[in-house]
Amino acid sequence: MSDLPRDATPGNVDPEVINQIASIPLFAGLTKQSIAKLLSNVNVLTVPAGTVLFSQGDVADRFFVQLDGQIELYVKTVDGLESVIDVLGPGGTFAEEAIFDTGVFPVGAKVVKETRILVVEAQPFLDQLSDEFELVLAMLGGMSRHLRVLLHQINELKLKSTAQRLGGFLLSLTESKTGKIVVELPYDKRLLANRLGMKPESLSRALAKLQEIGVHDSDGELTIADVGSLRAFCLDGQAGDRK
Amino acid sequence: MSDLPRDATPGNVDPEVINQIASIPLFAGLTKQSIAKLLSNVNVLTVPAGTVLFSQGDVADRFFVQLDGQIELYVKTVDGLESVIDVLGPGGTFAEEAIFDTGVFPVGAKVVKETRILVVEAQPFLDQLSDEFELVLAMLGGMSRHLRVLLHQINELKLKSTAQRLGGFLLSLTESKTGKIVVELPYDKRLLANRLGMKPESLSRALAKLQEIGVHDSDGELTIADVGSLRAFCLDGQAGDRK
DNA sequence: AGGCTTGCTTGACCAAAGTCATGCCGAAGC
DNA sequence: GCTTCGGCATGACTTTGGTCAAGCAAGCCT
Repeated sequence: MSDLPRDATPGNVDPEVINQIASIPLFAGLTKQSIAKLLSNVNVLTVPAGTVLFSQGDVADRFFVQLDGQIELYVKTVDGLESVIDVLGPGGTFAEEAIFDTGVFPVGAKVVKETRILVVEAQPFLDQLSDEFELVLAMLGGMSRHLRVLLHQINELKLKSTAQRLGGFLLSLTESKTGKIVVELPYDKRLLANRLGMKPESLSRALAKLQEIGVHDSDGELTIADVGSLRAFCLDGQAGDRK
Repeated sequence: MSDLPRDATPGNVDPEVINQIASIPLFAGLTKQSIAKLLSNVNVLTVPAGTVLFSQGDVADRFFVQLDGQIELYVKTVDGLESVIDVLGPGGTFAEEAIFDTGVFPVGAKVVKETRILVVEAQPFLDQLSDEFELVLAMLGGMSRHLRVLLHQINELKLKSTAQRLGGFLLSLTESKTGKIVVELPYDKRLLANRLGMKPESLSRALAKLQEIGVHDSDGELTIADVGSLRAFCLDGQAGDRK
């Protein structure tokens, strides 16, 4: 785990990266000095697709901030299956909560597309935390947001059909509340299916079902004829033959 | 929501209650002074079964610490169905994260059995937070634990059968890793079914299926012949006729 | 006591999603 | 060029769990 290559020595970070960091929610409220101080405990790494950053159960003596690329969070079952909890994009953090609790990562993380990450060592970070109340609030806020996301996922799983879950996911890709839009699937369908708690075959069929409500797929480019009616379909208590 | 009856005036709390508070994880690391200071912003209420403490979407300008009784956290769907996220016992907190993020409760809370609760006003609490680093860490730890619980729930829903989810729940009621035990269902079966993401009928059938592995029910008192084999059944990738 | 309601179980049936097998298409390799 | 392989779709079939309806025992209210 610690044998990852190193791009930069601590405290000597590309100024472009500093700007990027300042725009990440977790560090948004901090002064330039605080960020600079933080960065003295930080490495920037570039990690190729396929790398396992950490596995479920590893000791969590650090956490990660994602600068670009794509990272998959998953849980392994006894018989080797993976359940994808989330797929992260730039600005994401996840395993940060482990350092406050068990000290063990509750999920694994694997790089899907090549990614640059910030590695933050837990101990110096915690030491600094007491001086930076803004940072504390940001962390609490971030975890709070994570909680809401998981809550949402539980509900989707408990009371929506495959097609509705897929629809909900598509809606999460756009700001528009109405009208016709085109969205692009951010990752491949097998990964998406797992993230949504279904088999790839079921994803295919869910997609087919959504065609009736005006969702058309051409190779990962989805055209949604009317966001409003997709929204209605997804909120509907049941799947949608009658109503 | 604010028309709940009041048991005690702020800053004038039963010493027995103070002891109870000190033993709650959230406040575990604090000095007596800190707790005393905290309590000046706090009310103790006794709330009868059926009361809705707050609803999904209410403004979160306070949070709650549960002293005894039983509280149900749920999400309402558009068509009025409730999905039970969790059922809390003494020492529980939940909605506390809302005050760090959206300022809006992400779930509703309803009293199942009469309950005494501590009502903590958000603003004074936040003001005090910056002085109490221990308290901050406790909150971060608590949220971290919540995250793990939800994570676990997502996985159960995604990859386990009804019988396995029920089995997992039973196992969570005991410390024993092996041998024969008796556990009591902490709440009624309808609520439990919802909490586990299934219908009451399915819970009945799941229970029937568990009989084959030595789980016997007499009116909420469950006898588990061998914890080990139940554990094995629940971890098994699939439900359990073969393999 | 009689007649409710409430909580739970059971059975028959049905719909949703998983499983298994097949086939297609486009990209990569020789 | 042909071949292979990975990603995806489709079809036939099975399994799981939801739906609907009935029934039962326990507790309640007059």
